Amino acid sequence: MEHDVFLADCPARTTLQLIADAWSVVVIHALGQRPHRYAELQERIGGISKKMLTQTLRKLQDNGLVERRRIPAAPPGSEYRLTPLGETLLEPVRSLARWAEQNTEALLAARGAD
Amino acid sequence: MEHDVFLADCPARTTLQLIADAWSVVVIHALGQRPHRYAELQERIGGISKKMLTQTLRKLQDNGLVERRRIPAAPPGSEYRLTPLGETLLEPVRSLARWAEQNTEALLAARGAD
DNA sequence: CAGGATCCTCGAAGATACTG
DNA sequence: CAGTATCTTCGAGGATCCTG
Repeated sequence: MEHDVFLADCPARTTLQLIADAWSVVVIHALGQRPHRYAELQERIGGISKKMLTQTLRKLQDNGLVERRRIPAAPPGSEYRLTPLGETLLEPVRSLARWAEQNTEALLAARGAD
Repeated sequence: MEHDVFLADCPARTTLQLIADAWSVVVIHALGQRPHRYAELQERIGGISKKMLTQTLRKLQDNGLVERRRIPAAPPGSEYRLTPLGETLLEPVRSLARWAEQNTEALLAARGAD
C-alpha cells in the first residue's frame, strides 16, 4: 500500500493536511517544551481564539497526538501533553519552526528584492 | 529582535504561516526532486486546481523560495525550480512528509481506538 | 477555568471561460 | 501550454453568550 503525499486519495495526504497548518505546528511546538494548561497555552500562543485552540487540541487529541488530563487539585483545570506518538512529531515541527525563525530575514529581503 | 513563533505579531509567525499549509509543503516537496513544468506539477500533485497551483507558486516565488524560468524551446512553457533559499526548506519539508508517510497507520489506529 | 453552542461574516477555493 | 479573470459558494473562524 502506497502512502505517497502526492496522491490525492492517499491517507498520507490526509495525515499531512492534519498537521500542516500553522496552529497545529505552534501547539505541538508549545507542548513539546512541557505540558500546558489550557489557559497557559492560550496565553503562550499569541492571537489564537479559544475556539481555534479547542478545535486544534481536539483534532490532535482525536488522532492520538495529544492527551488531556484533568487536574483535580486547586486550581482545577485541564492539562495537555503530547502522547508518545505526538512526540515523534517534534523533530519535523522543530525543524520547521527553526527554519522559520532563522530565515525570516532572508524572506523579507527576497520579498523586497523582487 | 525576537523571532519567536509564539508571538502573534512576530515575522517568524508570518513566515511559518507562509509554508505551513499542505499545498506549499507538497509543492516544495515535488520541486525538491527536480524542476517541474507547470503541467507536470499539476499532474504530479493530485487534486490541485490550476488556481491553487498558480497561487501557491506565486506566493513561494514572491518570497524567494521558487523561481520561474521561461522555456523557449518546443514545446514552450514554464519551468519552476527551488531557489537556494527554497532548498533550505527541503529538510523540514521532507521531515514532515516522511513523518506523514510513516505514521499514517498509527494515526488511523489511534483514531479508531479512542 | 475550560470549554460547548450559536450566529455571522468574509475570504479561500472551485468552476468556468477567456488569452498570449 | 500556462496562465488570468470573474463569479459564486461554502466553510473556517471570530464574537458572543452560556454551562459544568
